[in-house]
Amino acid sequence: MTLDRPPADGGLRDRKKRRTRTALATAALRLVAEHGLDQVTVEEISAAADVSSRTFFNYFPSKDDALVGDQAALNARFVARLAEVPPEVPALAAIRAALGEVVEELQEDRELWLLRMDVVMRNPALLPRLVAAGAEAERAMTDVVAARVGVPADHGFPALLTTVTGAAFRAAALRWAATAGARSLADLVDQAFDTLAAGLPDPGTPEPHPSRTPS
Amino acid sequence: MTLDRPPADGGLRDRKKRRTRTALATAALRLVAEHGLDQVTVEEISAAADVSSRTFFNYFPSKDDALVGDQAALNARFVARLAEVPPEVPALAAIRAALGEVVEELQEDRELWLLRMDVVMRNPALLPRLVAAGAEAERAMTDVVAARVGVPADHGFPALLTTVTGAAFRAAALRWAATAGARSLADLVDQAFDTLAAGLPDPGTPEPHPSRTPS
DNA sequence: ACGAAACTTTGCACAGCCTGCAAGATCGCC
DNA sequence: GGCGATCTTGCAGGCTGTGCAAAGTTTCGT
Repeated sequence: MTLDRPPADGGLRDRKKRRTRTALATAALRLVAEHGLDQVTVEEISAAADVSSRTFFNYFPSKDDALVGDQAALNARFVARLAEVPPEVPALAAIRAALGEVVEELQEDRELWLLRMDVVMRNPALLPRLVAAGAEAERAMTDVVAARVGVPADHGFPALLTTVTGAAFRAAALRWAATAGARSLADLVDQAFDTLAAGLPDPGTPEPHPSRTPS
Repeated sequence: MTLDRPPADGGLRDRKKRRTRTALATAALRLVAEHGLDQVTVEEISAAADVSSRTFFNYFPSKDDALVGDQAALNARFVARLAEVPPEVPALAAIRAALGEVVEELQEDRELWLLRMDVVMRNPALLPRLVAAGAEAERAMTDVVAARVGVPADHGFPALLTTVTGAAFRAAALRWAATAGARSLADLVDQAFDTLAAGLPDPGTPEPHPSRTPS
């Protein structure tokens, strides 16, 4: 048994795989953006990427997965970042901080993610997939939060916090796409988390104790 | 043209339909609870309900829909309740109040919904479906909230509030099922909304201004 | 009670998604 | 060049979901 570790990046084989994967993903996004989710078959996507439809399923377990992207990897990195935030930081702020780094990654592939969010928005059947992709990672995240705040397992806070912040983040991302990236994703996420931290007050009702003028 | 309005409830035909629908739904839940989502086919569910598999699709557009129930109807009633809450009530409290009435409905079919939530929890692929079922109603809800708080369409608050409260409610419902209904759903929802209104502080950190000794 | 009209169930054909499996092509390394 | 590992592809097949038309059932008027 040779047990050679194949070069993870430099090899020709690896480059080909990477190219095929992005070709499939971008072809899927482009076609679905133009014709709609139901009007595009896996066969058409595969043809656009010059591979067989069987190969498509070697790269993505389902048609939807090619569209929503590798959420699992994003989530894993997010959880890793979250674990690095000092434990004194309250959980909500910690999540916000860890999310900031994820946001930067999305900004790097700005066009891709804008298109992706646009496609998700126009094909609501995909929105659930965004949740599903994060479902497993959400459990991991719940564990991290539970350990951080030190509550018993039957306490609902960790699960509530993770699912609510996840929803807030998705809302910000969709809004980002809705405005075609006019405002930065970081801004929108910040604003959403500010609202969350303030207890979701009606806008225009800044303070429950209006003794000071809001900033 | 006859234009007769068929009796919406009393007729034999209607009773049969109702029976078939619940037979399919309960058979689906029972079988999936026992064997898992992927191990149960539509044909098996239909056989258990003594109809053809083609008839199954006359009642439910997909296998999943038979399991998650008629979320759309629930949501519609919720939106109607929401519209009845006086406009002075802040949006978060208004949602909470409207949700209270929905919770009562779920309590009436307690066993059914506990089983349903249990199945969803054990088959995470269904969790997204809960969101999807509410997706359209969530837009309607967003509109109601926007009108209530009177913000421009490009403001993110209504969408944020609806998706976040939806997530909080689902979290409470799942927790309800996780504890087999030991605590009432109304209690769990109340607690989740209290936490939301408080800005999701860490438990054990009751006050943001620790000038007093924490309990 | 009879029959027409409306509705429901069912079988059939079919498209699309997705999964094993095995054969063939390609790449990495000696 | 040649061997082993990996990737691609075709094929067979099961399951989901839809359209269509035939057959069965309920409703309603006469």
